Amino acid sequence: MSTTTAFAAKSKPMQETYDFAAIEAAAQKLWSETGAFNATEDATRPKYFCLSMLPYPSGALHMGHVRNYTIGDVISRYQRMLGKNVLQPMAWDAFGLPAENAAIKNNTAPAKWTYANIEHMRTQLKSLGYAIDWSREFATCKPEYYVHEQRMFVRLYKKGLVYRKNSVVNWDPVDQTVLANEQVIDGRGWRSGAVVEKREIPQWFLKITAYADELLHGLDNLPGWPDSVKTMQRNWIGRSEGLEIQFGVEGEAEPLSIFTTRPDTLMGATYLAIAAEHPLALKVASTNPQIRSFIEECRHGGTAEADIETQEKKGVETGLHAIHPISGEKLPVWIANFVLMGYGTGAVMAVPGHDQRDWEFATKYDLLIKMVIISDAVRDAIAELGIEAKGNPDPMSAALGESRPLGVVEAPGALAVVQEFERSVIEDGAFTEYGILVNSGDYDGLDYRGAFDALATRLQSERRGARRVNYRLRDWGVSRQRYWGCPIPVIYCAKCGAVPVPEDQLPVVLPEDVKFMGVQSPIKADPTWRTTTCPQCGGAAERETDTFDTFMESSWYYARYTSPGAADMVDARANYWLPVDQYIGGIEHAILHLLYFRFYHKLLRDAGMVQSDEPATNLLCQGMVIAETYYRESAGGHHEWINPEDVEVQRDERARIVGAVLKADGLPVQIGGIEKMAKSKNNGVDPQTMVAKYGADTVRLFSMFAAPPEHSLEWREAGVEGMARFLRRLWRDVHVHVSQPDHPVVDPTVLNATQKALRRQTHETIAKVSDDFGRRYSFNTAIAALMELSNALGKFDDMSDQGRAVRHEAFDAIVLLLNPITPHVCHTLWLALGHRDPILTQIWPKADPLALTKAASVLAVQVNGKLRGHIEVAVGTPREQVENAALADPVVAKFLAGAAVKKIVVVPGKIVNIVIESA
RNA sequence: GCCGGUGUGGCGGAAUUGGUAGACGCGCCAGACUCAAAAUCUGGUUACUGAAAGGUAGUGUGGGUUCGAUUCCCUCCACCGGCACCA
Repeated sequence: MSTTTAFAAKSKPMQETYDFAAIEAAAQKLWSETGAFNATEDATRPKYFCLSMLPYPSGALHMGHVRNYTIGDVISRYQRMLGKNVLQPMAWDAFGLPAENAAIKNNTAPAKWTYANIEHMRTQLKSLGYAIDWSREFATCKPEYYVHEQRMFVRLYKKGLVYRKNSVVNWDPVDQTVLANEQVIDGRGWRSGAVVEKREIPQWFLKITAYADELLHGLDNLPGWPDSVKTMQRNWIGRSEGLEIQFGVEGEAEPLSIFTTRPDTLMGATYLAIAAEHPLALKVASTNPQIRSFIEECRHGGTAEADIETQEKKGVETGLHAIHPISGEKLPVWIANFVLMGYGTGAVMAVPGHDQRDWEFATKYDLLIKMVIISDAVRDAIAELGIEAKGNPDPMSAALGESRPLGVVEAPGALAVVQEFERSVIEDGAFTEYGILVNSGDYDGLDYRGAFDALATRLQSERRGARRVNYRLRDWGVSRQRYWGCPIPVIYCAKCGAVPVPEDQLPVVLPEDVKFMGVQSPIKADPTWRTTTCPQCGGAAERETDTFDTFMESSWYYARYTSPGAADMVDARANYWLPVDQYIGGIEHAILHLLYFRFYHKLLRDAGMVQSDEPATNLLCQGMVIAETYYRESAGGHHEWINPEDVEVQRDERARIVGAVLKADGLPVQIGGIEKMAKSKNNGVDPQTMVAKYGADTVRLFSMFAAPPEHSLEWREAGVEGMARFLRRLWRDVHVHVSQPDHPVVDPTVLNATQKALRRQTHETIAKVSDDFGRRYSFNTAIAALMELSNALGKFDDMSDQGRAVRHEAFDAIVLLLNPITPHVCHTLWLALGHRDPILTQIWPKADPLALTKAASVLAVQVNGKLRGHIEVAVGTPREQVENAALADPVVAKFLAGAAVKKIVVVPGKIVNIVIESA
């Protein structure tokens, strides 16, 4: 900051009006021609890798993109001013379904459509003036990119982290493809919205479950990630500890394995339930048509039935009986629709007394319900009955049965509590909390942990059970039956089976010049592409025609940015840039993308390509962009949505919105509420239109000002106009200032009180904005502080030499502090303020501690916590004098009249609270 | 149902470690400029009360801790997001 050099003569006179279009074009041209944002590795400087989630080239930029990339750009430019070596790259997540849909609709090849979109969107991004290193740009649909992905897949196959299995998958009948569990929302495809069906298809899987524990525990070492994302990932991984217990089955050689997290309820098991797809169920079905039809029903109903939300618990008895491993009792084995083959062992022990689901099933089919856990309150009641829970062979039957010991008579209320508890477990629903074991033989009186350990030890020694950890997380199915994706590098040979394509034959290139016939994938329809020879035996073979899930491309793109042109996925440069210092993207990726992203980084680490354990140290999830919706109801009752731009709102005297009319005809429209910008509600606002109308700086400023980054952002054009006003005013004020004669440097020793006050505010603003940018990510309050300083400047009419010097310092500060948000106008204003070097090379200003010092401060004076007045005292005034000054204040004195002062609390620099006896 | 989050003027939001609630912006009202409008500028804008000074109430609800609570604790309500037969 130039507090020490005199205001230099202007080299070029400043334009009087703020011509954003010319200013932005000139600045962007300069940055582009000088390669200002191209990053190179530099071991002497601290690096900063600022990454925003890459866009899908859908055709045009939307406001969500603008918000995301503006946040990233503000952080990047701020870090650059701190002297960091900043990398902010951009790429295109170019594979995906919409390209195929567009191809079918418009009869163009997906590649052509995609490349055209990329061209258009790149131009749009550039018009926003982002400080991006475009030299590192790439599209994920290019063989130069996906060859590495194919090579990685082959290597993982050799490592045993890839496998193929026949599995029931979610089939989207509209998009004609398999969906991951994560892509099914409420039983419907996440893109098409079609009801998902179950199908069995051979699929390739990545063993993400091998990393489940590390993915879970790694979350503990990510203090820079939001808790909400970490919680969601923890739930998704879903670790649960329990026991796997083997039950012998009468007439069967193989025991039946079940998994439970509540072994303490083992003695309350009254039946076993197995999944419809369980091998034992299939075996029984082969001789029993009734069971076969039930299994058939379960398979068919599947997700479609779940969608109807009946979800009624249904089952059928197998006729088999299992032997309880402790009591030796015979328990019936049922097939139940609520047991999932994909989790645990596909079989459960049912404890209807202490599991609500088992209880509902037992109630429906009239199965036995046993109570084996009691609450603490009931335990206390038993104690009152005079029965020791511990050591008594059967305290409950003693409590409830005929042979009551002494003491019962004295505690009839306690007996009622115990009896009521058992009744409620059987009749009202299961007691599912942890408690104390009863009716459990040797285990009576133990708590959950005690019973867990005792049973684990016993069953383990008898080889009828073992401790086991289960995860909800499933392996990642990466096969998609689509054309526009990275071909899975596998060859099927009649003799050798599935053979991965040898590395030297990669890439398996996806043909781009194709014709679409319906939804069928062109490579599936093309026998010449499919036909090849087996890399092992040289015989006739066919290629895999499935392609990868597009999450494969987005799982490692961040790493590729660090090593453009590297022969392998990445090279040594990766360890300079990684991990990412700041990742920014939508919360909708909290589970899917962000989990694969972390998983892939661990795969890269274990392949020796990177050294860190996690891909990104800090994560910021920005909120949605929302807008008001308006509609008219047409004759058929359909809603015809009207774009907010075409609507004018009407207000009453108190500025409350009372209605809205269409600008075109002046007739009323319905207000539909504020919703996420979407085509379906016609409430989207086109960023391009906004940039053309107001300029990129105004659009950027509004999107940073209207809400904190993680909140949703309501797009209102009136608000945008407010931001345009602010920039115009700033421009005008600077123009007025630089039109005045030159002035000397600020001399802090000669400033009068008003000059000192303005200078203090300048430096307070520097301190606040630095904290808001660097620590709090609170850009909206930073902008508010800059507006306050700017408003103060408008009221500061001191035309003296030192007055103009202090004003100049304030303008310098505003322009520097605003630069990360509105870089074009700041670039121009900086030069207008007489600086020779462009603002791009400037270092972030530091608050001068001397300027921040105050001679006196205003204290609020409260009486019993209520504000009654203010006093001004010199800094460092002794406490006693502050108290006296407060007591002497006339307004305060009025409230003290006649009352005795009990206590005076003094918080230096802030407040004095006089506590009096309240009447 | 479970997990997480949020609740402040007409609206978006601010109050950072328990210390002056409503910064900043929008909208609205009044005034200036103008033949007029727009733009721009100036002032006002939580509610009730009062001519004003001021007073009283007030941060979803009810309670608690404290000299002092938007902030901490408990209860309930509403909304948002995630998970949802996970044994």
